[in-house]
Amino acid sequence: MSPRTKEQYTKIREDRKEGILNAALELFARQGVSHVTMQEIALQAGISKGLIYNYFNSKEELLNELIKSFIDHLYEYFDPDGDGILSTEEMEYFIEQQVENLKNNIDYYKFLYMLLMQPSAQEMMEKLQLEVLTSKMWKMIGTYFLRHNFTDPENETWIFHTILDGIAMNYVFNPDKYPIDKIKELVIQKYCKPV
Amino acid sequence: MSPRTKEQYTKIREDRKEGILNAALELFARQGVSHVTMQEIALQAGISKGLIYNYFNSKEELLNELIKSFIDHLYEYFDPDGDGILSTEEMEYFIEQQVENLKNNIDYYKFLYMLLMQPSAQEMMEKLQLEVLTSKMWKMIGTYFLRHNFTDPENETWIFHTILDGIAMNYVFNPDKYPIDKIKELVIQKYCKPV
Amino acid sequence: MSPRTKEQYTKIREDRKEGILNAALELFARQGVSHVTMQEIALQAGISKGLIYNYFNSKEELLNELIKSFIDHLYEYFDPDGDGILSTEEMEYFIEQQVENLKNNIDYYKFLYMLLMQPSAQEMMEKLQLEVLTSKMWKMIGTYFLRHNFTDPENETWIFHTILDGIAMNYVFNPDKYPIDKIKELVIQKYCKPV
Amino acid sequence: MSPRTKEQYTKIREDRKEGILNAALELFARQGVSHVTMQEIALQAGISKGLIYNYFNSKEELLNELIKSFIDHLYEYFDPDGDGILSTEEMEYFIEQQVENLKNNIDYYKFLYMLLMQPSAQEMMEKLQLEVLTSKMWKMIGTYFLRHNFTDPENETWIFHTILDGIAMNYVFNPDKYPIDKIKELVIQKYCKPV
DNA sequence: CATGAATGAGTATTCATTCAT
DNA sequence: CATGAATGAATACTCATTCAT
Repeated sequence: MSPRTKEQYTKIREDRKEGILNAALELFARQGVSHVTMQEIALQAGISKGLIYNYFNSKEELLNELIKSFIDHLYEYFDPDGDGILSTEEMEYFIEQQVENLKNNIDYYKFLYMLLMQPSAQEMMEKLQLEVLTSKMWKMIGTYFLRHNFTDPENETWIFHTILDGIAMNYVFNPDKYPIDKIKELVIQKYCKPV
Repeated sequence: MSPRTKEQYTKIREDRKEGILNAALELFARQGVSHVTMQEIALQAGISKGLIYNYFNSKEELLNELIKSFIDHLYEYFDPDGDGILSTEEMEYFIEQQVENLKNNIDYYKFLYMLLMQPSAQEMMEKLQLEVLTSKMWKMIGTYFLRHNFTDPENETWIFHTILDGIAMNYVFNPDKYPIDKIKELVIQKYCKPV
Repeated sequence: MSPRTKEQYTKIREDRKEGILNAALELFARQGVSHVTMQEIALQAGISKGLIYNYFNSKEELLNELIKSFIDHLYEYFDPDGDGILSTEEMEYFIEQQVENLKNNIDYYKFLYMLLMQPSAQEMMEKLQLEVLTSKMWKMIGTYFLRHNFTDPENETWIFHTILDGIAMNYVFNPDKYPIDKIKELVIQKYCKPV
Repeated sequence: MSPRTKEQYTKIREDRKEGILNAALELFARQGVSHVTMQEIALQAGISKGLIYNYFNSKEELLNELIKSFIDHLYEYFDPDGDGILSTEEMEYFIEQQVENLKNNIDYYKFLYMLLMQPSAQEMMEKLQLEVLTSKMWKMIGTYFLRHNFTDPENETWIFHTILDGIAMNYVFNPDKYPIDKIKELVIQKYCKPV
């Protein structure tokens, strides 16, 4: 009966949705959410304005799904072998990956930090259970510091976070001057090459 | 006819302007610039919509002056005696002040970080010569690290920045859980209480 | 290739059309024409949006055919033996039928009255030659009043209409409280049980 | 302080609101609510589109207030001396007024009947306490029939309503042919000139 | 014949800005 | 100097209709 199979339609829908999300992400990151029109997103995605609404009920929903998908990507950079235990090499790899990720996706990080600053977004992040990711990461890093005989592992975890966020902030705001690779080396030195 | 001197008028104008800026700052910080209407700012400031335009030519100009005034405030927390040389006590005082300032003005920092993330704002910050502040601060801190025999003073300056920004980020995003005072102690320990 | 005869195809087409009309009628009556989307009609009819356009060129044409078909139904309740002469029993039956029809199709009457109120619909009704029905009915009822010695048969016809429409209005607007059966009895008394 | 007095502003606001309501009423009645754009209403009222939103939050609110104001007008045609008792002359005057009102405001009645047919509007009418008006009217008319020795006063009240609504329906739908004045005479004869 | 993705004209609504008073 | 009514460009969103498959 159907001129296209269900699979074909599903494929089309997924591709389109992906395309719209990508277009929106790029524009949101560069211009800020409220300065981007649905028209522009459609143009960037190569479709018509109206079609966006076949996939997202509103600009807000589009934003929400975008954040959700972005967080999903974050998961990929963490806990490579899934055993919940970080080896020294994995820790080094993690730090390297964080920095690489940052360097490759500077606009996306800008976008995410922008959102994190907004009260409304904060509530949403909580709903999206960002804690699940962070708390898991938390324990693993705490365990790492414990196993490697750091004094005061809990505070060290906070410091580790502080440094990573500080790196992101500085690099995002000042990518040309900030010596990210040098700083990365120092961080790896501090946390993975104990004397 | 006029019972007021020119000075009084100037005073009134400045107070009004200050009131409008305060109103705008509070609302921008809580809701994000584009979600705040001129009407709301007028309401918050206790004046009429139209009057704002006697003091600022546009919403954008209001935003610019707000950032400018905010940066002016930042200067106050830095270099108390103006000699360009930081003593150990002044360094400790500076760190303490930074943290206090952050704790007392959490919404304002949110606002500033939000702005820093936006490309357009970045250009504007450059015009506002934020570098004047930072470069001065830069040298002083670099000198501080040099005088106190830190290895690699230049990188240490970057690390110092990284840590301060990381603290701000973490505290702004997670004020309840982040152990800001403990971290502050550790930072002071690291930079002001050399063993 | 084709296992179906032309007649079967015609039958299928008519059934589909009927289904679409029924779906549309129900939705139009409950929600008002302009609040019903083609999508909803398709859903209610259990088919796809696009298929509707194989049977009707536009929403407006669908509406027109709906009205036309609805009027056709009205004919069925009138002039059972087709001789153009109403007996007392036929008049009573007619009144009974009108009331039953109203009770069974309250939403449809709402819909029709809604349409009658709209200037555009009025023009269309004229095109649809509703007068053919009404004028025929007119004469028959006029003749009825004449043959049964009512004073001023012409005005009585208008009054008869007035009462029937008034019953419909009241019942449609207030089905729970309006004593339609009692009123019906009184009307039958007045027009079919002369003293 | 104020360049216009509070009274002046109030006056302006009331006049404008009235003007918008009038414009909307005329257009709604002629074209049906959903076929009238806010732009058209503004044009008809001689103002800009945006200004309507200084007075009404949405098209729906405009519609609600319109109905509310229309119902208020209905009150004016009823119970002239407010004693709750209808004399024969007042009953005759009431019938005359109803018919005159109908003749002078045919489009408005169309509009009101259209709305009454819509389920959503019905709920709203209930909120607007149309019953207050009708129930009061109800009792007065019931009392009238009781005092004038009509058999079965309660049913007579329903019949009276039925006839009035029937007149409105017929006249609204067929103003040129419907002999409203003759029918009016017959109604007055029936209810006010007992033999 | 049947599907639903795709289009785009049309519409309600917002809000920075102007200006008569 | 101060007010808030007024404007209109900008924008999110809807939905009848088309059409490739």
